[in-house]
Amino acid sequence: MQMISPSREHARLITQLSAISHLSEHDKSVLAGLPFRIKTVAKQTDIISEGERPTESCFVLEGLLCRYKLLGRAKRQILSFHLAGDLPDLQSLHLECMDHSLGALTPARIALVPHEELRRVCMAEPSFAAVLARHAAIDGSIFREWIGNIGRRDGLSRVAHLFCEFYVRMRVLGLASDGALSLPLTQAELGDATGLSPVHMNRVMQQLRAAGLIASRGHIHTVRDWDELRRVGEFNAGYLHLKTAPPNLAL
Amino acid sequence: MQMISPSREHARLITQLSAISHLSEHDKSVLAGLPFRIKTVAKQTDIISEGERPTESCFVLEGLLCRYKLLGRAKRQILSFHLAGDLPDLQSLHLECMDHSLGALTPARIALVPHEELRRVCMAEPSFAAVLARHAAIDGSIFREWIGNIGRRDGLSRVAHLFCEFYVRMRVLGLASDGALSLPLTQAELGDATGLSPVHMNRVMQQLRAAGLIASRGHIHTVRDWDELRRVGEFNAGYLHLKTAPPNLAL
DNA sequence: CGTGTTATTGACCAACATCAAACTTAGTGG
DNA sequence: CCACTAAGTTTGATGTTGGTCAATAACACG
Repeated sequence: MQMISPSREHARLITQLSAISHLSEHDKSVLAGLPFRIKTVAKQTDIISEGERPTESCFVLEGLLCRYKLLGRAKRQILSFHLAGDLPDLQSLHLECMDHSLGALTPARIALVPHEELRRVCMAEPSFAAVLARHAAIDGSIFREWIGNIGRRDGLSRVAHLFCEFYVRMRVLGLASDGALSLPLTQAELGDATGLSPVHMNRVMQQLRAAGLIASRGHIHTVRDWDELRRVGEFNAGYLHLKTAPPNLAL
Repeated sequence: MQMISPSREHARLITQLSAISHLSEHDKSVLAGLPFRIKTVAKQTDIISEGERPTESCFVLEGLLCRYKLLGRAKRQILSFHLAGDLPDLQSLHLECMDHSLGALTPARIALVPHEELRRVCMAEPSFAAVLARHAAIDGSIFREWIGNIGRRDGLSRVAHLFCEFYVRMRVLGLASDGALSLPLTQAELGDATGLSPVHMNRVMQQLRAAGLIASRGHIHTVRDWDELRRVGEFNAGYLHLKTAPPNLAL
């Protein structure tokens, strides 16, 4: 357990939260004082599983995580993806029991902050609580967008929309230079996120490639025609509630 | 604008929040001090629309509300339903711009509380902020459940699940004596919530009736076989994070 | 008693799931 | 460096679910 030093990890947390909220100097020093422990997580393993009662929340330093639910007989639904800088289980601070699982899709490095400590700081520093509340609110907004995406769009649009979301979120993080996204996801996993079977997911990917919207080599996917991808996915980035748009990108 | 009196409306708010959080006497007196104004809303009208920047949040006193998004060419997705006692747009306290709309499906009576005031109280009373945060976290949990429901279940299960959710939530409110739910929703609206076309929604309802799970007379739907409905909808109430289960109900 | 909304039905078609097999790729150990 | 293997992708064939269109029946309301 490390203490007060404004470590590289703290700096990362501060940068990330700055992207969605205005942080005062005081807020920053509060953040810099949060204790945490670092954990590395192997690919395809759970950080927390449905039904558990975690006592820490997780901050993603590296890797790709997802939240998911297992439904009857081998059906999986991925609920969200989480990149470096995310706080994927803030809700566990307020809900005793996990209603879903959080797992690493790639090898990952995370920082774990005790709930006890977060609660103490929220009580002592209401403006810190407000920053977390805004983060949680955006989390909710993304869920709403996914409900609409899965409920009312066909496969092609759904997948286009998902790639748009990845593109914008990764650009904000500086992880999408020249439209190239490194997404170490199998097509089956992309299907679990969009509610499509692996086979159909494959066919949709082929459509996207044939239409010149996306090019894929291995797990590097390149956005070839942003405007058209956006149109097909009916994508509007408003729901991400970004404070600042990524440079050179029509949203 | 009414002031401090612990009015009937305040009492309602306190009762409702007690169902999900433990409230101290102090919390209750803080709640009782919130100013609000009452508004009646006609059937099928918006309380707030996507893109707007509300300055108040809404507490439902009477009626049935829903949050929804309009997607390209006349596609609508309902994101959540809200009964008396709900706070359906808490997120607007933290997100300037509405990413969805909030509308009344039936004539409704709501109380509007200024954001300014909520923010002031959250800053002054962190334990109040925590109660709201828990409410928002449950809101998010229900969205996650819907993503799984719409993404990975067929029509019959989806609709069964939705009725299970209504049943449990309304029972908690005492609105479901002997399994009868008053849901003044058209089948098209139920379809908008489950991602089904009106025609298919109709056929699913007929299946549910034929299987003896639900009986419908007008807008009164009666749960006829709870265990089987629950099984078909793969329903587990954990995601509602209720403090106390409704009486005589296997969840 | 008309008029508009909602529920229901049938016919037909598109989207997507499932199954099974072949093919490609990346990784592993000799 | 080359088999060998396991995982992931791709393909074809086939069946199911659910969407669309259009018409009819049942209601609700003034």
